[in-house]
Amino acid sequence: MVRPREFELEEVSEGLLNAFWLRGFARTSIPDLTAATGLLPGSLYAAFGSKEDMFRVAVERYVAQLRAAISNGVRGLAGVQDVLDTVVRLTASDPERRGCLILNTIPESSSLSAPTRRQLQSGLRAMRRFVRDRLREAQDDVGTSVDLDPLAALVFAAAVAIRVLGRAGLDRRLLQDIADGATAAVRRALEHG
Amino acid sequence: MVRPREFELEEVSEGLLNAFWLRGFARTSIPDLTAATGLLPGSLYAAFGSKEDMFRVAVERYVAQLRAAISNGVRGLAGVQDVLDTVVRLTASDPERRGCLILNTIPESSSLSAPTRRQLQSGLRAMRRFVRDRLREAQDDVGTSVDLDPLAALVFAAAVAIRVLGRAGLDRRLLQDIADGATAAVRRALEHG
DNA sequence: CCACTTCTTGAATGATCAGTCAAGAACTCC
DNA sequence: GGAGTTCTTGACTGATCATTCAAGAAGTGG
Repeated sequence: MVRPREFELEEVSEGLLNAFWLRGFARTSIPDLTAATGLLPGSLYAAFGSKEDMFRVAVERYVAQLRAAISNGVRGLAGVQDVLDTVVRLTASDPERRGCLILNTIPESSSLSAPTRRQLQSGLRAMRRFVRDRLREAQDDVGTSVDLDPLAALVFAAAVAIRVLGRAGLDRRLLQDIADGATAAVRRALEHG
Repeated sequence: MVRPREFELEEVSEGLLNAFWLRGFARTSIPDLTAATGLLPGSLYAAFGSKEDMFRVAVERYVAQLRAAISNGVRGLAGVQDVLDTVVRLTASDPERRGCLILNTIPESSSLSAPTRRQLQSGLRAMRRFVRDRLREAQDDVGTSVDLDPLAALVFAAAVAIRVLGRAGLDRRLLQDIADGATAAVRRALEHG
């Protein structure tokens, strides 16, 4: 190598994430990305290839950050409650109410390439798996045996709705009601078979 | 009036709805709208004013159609179940998986005008009110007294998630699990105080 | 300090966008 | 059937888009 890059990939990725998270894929222009990263178009394309490649870098970073934010090791029913409370806190404390990058992208995913769509699906699956793991632990703790599918689906749905309605700007109170309602539903289902 | 319009407003509105529902506001171009309505740009602008005005016409039509589809007069807990089952059916039976026009628009609503955003918020409120009314009836039927806020929030969240995840292309099985989980949660909450 | 490779620069390109408008067509009223 | 008004037509405008690329800048190895 003869001339090193003048930028840090971490910082540039963070800039890409911030830009795409705020405006979505299509409405984020290359000038937006140059402003967010400090790089000019030529450098961006040399480093990443295409706008969609830049978007995938942002999604990868988003997923890693989200995973870190909700993985705090709390098990079982308390883990379910903690995940939903964390989602509420993350969603409502964002002054720009950006919601979830993955869920925000779903409506425009039909114009994205297959690899990008797969990446988004993969992110959704990871979130589902995470919820299901906490629920399985909760069931093991209690010892009862109920069909976990509707419960896992319900908790996952609560997390999705909190993110989507948070982006819509609805009151934190409603978001917390969703989390509380789902937590109480899980508790009752596990207690009363 | 000296020369009547050559088109039916109903048909044109339906065309606008189909186009915007499929691609969203920003990604639907005027050529898309001319193809969907059979009108040329000049006629569209003469009739509606701007692209965003055309979008509001589509949203108005969407809300009216959705209201008609879920308002079948079933009361109480059975009404809750019926609403969610209907949402699952509407979502999963659409071969193009267009989801909900209002929810799809939330991520790009920051680039829309205040009247359009108000219209979207109004649509969300109407859906919440509908769910809450069914729940209040269910509570009256059973006679128990629990805090309805978390329950109403949970059912609303289920409907939202079914629509969003349906657009994401997830299996009908998961969507039905969400509906079943929410219905069972309401039943248990009303039965076991 | 020179040769060489890579990175950065930013203007240029071709496509597409929302929206406009002048001209012609069509209908009603007199 | 003629006058007058409204509707339709589709090319046009200016802006913006993602992407490219030739030229210059910067660092490394000898």
